[in-house]
Amino acid sequence: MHKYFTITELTREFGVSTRTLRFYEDEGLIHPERRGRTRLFRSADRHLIKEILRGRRLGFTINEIREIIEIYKGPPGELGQLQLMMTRVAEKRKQLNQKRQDIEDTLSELDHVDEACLARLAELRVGS
Amino acid sequence: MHKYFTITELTREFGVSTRTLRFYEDEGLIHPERRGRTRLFRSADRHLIKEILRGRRLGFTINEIREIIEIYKGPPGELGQLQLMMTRVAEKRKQLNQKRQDIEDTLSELDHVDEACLARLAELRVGS
DNA sequence: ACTTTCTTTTACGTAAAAGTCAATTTTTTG
DNA sequence: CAAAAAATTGACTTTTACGTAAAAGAAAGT
Repeated sequence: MHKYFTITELTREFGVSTRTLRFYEDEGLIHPERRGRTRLFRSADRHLIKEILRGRRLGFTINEIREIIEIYKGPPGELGQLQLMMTRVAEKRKQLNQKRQDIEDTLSELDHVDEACLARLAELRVGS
Repeated sequence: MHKYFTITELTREFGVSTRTLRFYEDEGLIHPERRGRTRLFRSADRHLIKEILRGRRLGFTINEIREIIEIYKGPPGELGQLQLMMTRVAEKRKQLNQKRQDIEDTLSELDHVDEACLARLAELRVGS
């Protein structure tokens, strides 16, 4: 079960360029193996890419995405580190809740716009 | 009720710089009045700024924000324009729903991390 | 073996979204 | 009304997140 992905497979799957994936590697977000000079991506990398792109869609910067990814790497052993991590999780949660609220607000304004459009359409049909 | 806001009042309220607000004006997103050269913001501008920042938090580009703002400007009269607008609303809604899904996914991963942290904490308390 | 197609590295380029600085107004306040 | 504080404009700089091009090594089909 050691399926490898080539870089172009992944670029096609996710609709990003090779440059982008290499950039993420330079940034230390993913760590594909090498056979000679060629990169070999495993499903762990593939999953990381998914998470990176998710963060990107949400408007997180690379550094913020890095933070989130590091959080995912699982809880550390030491107490202080654990507490620090839980603080960070709380912070991210707060940001995400803010974004969620922003989305709800925007969606509800779009609803109003939609209603106004429908009303105007109805007017047009009756014939103004 | 013609309350005007000065630029610094607004920068303080929203935590942005004057440069930022001028930038938004240059981009045609807001249109403060002028008394001489000084900008006078009305509550309509203030509200627009809120929406701009909301879009910014969601990772929309200035152009995307501009699109959203233009949508808010109310339905046009002509049929073709109306249909175009409703298409655009549908697109934005789709983007927002994607973002919402991304948020849910991320939040639930953070939940797992949190649980793992708590579990580890419990272990530590028992004494490993 | 040859051509085509991938891939890599290196390096420079760029667009978006402001930040920063400097030189003037303009406004406010003592 | 003079001095200080705030605002404006314009130019230049910065950061982020890649794009693009060149040159060359590797793989794979014919």
